[in-house]
Amino acid sequence: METKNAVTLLAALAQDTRLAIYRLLVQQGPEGLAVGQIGERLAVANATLSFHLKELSHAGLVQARQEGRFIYYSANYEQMNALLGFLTENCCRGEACTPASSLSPCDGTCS
Amino acid sequence: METKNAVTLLAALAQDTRLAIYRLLVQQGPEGLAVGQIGERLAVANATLSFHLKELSHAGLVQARQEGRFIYYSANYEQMNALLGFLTENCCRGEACTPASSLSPCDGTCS
DNA sequence: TCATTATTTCGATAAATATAGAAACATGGA
DNA sequence: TCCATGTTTCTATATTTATCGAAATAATGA
Repeated sequence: METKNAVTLLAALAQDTRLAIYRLLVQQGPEGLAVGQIGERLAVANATLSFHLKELSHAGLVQARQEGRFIYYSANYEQMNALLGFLTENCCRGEACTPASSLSPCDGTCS
Repeated sequence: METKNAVTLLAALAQDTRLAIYRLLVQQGPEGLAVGQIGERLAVANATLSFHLKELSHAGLVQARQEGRFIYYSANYEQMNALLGFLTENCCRGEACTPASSLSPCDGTCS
């Protein structure tokens, strides 16, 4: 990951509404939620929600998938892992640092 | 960690200069670097650097320690761990998710 | 096709942020 | 005490960002 990329990604999360959206999607697992459902749960206006989803999507933190007339958004776990790796890169010049962690989605059995 | 806190923390990192400062300090380990040294390495003006260090410090991502007439800044690893935990909280409703990682400073033997 | 529902774009406004030169403020040594 | 060095605050400016109402754009089912 490059610096520019990491900044985009961090900026995407550094905002109340977007952080709430992302965390909600992380909790939902791979299935995700439709835009309308997200807006309902978080009480965010249509235009505002669309704006923020675009930001998150552009950063690669979430992905969209069409299903009927609904668009489902879900968290992209790999992107978060890449960020964690970048932030802890060369920690203490590589000496005695606990390796960075990994976040993976559930195995698909979760509802 | 609370949402407001996490946003502050992410916003602190979501900026070219500050991300560079933080990563530099992570790589330096607990010893850290003096303000002047940071400014030299990253080619940042005094006022700008001071502004950014204040932001990082306020977010708790770095800490300062006076030594002679120098002020050394170093990374606060615990704060980063708290953030990682927050971001991955209740992932997939707790089902089958890899637990969040941990980042720890070197054991003190690194120069 | 037409009506309905879901989502995005447009336009405009208010607020926050990054930047740096210059001045002010510490701190330690002579 | 006075000087030199290191760091922060002040002031001002240009840029970016969040927000939402209203209109526009898809996509589906009848």
